[in-house]
Amino acid sequence: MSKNTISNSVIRRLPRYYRFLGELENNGYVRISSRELSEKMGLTASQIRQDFNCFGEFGQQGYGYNVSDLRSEIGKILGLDKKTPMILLGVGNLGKAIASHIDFQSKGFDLIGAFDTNEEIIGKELGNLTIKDISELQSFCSEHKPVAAILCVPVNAAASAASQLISLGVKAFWNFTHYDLRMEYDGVIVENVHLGDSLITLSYGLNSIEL
Amino acid sequence: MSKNTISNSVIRRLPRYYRFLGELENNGYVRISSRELSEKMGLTASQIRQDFNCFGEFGQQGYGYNVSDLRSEIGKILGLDKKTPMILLGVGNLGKAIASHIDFQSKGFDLIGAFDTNEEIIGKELGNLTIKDISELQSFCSEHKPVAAILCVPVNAAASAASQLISLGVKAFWNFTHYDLRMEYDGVIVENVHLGDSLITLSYGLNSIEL
DNA sequence: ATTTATTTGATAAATGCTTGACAAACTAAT
DNA sequence: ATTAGTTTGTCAAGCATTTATCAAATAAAT
Repeated sequence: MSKNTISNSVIRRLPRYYRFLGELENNGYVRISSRELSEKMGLTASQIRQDFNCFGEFGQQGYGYNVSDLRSEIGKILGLDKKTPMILLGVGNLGKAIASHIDFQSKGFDLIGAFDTNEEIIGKELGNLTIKDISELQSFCSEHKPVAAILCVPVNAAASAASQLISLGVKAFWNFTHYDLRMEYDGVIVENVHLGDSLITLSYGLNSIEL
Repeated sequence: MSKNTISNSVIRRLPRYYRFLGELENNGYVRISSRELSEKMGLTASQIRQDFNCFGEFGQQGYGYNVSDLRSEIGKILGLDKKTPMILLGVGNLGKAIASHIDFQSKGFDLIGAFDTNEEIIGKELGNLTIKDISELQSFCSEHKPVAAILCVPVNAAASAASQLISLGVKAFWNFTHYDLRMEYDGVIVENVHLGDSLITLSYGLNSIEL
């Protein structure tokens, strides 16, 4: 870690800043002030300045921020200049959709393998990959050393898949199962997606505007 | 709204409580203390008691909480006893995967329609639904009155799709496009999923354990 | 029935996050 | 060069959330 730790709330906002700055850049913006950005994003200018200051002084008084510099700086902080090798476990409906829908390259990853247990799909193509049998996982990992994994397996297979992958050197999980993968292992990080919880939150929202 | 408003942080934790209580119930638990639940979930017991108290007094001193009662109470708060009619816009890879992967009934919704512009898939089956042409949207809505919509359309179609749906009476959006749908209309609620942002957060995490 | 061990709900303390305010630094115009 | 207008970075105040503490209530055991 470079500076004194950055709070989680800030980190969760960074990808959104990165997205907005990208759009601004595409629309020909060269500079932007915290006030103008705050209006576009629906935040306070103060929060934006506070956030950007966690990483150093990117702005200039009386001028604002250079859009392109700021964006690439945030990109570096987020590790988007890397291409971390990643594999997919579970090529069902959801796994397939994730693999083809996400632009991994622009998010700091490189999808290098896909595994399943279902004989009917093993050997088939998925983008530029061939779906492999899970029995090949171990040898694949020792050869290609994936550091991250997408978990799209059934919920009862999640825990054992995760611990196997950890033993094979995987350090980061993007977890789509509704099993609550905990970061109880040291040096392993987890991003739980939990689509079901997200939909339930929407249900709550509907309930509270109707009452 | 029933009591004094419940904070957003609490609401985000409710679906997870609901999930854990469901598992406990399946495993035969009849009662549970805040301390035991805190150990299972990785929270503090204090937070759990504080959270549950937002809705009234469900626990009993010296005993704890009745698992089944507490779960169904949380379910009611989340609106899971309702079956809000919902439609899907955009039946690409992701839309298809969401529609077949999510158990809508147990999350307070009922998926009653799916629409796309792609002639090649219009008329095909999706679960127990037939994919319809987007031109049928208006008449479908006046007949079936969907209240919620899943947005899985391309990013440039998101804004106009949303405003059309609002004019047709849709009140809640589950947004998978990486367009930032804002709740700028009164009485309309949005749950943004932003898978890309989620993956980027994982990239940040990897970066910060390695440095 | 009494005692001991649990456990909640409530209150207060501690921590974390967001917003407001302003001096200092810069830009741009005259 | 001077002046007027902008805008940052910082510090402090204001909120919000989380955690610690403890009296009161109950359960279970003797």
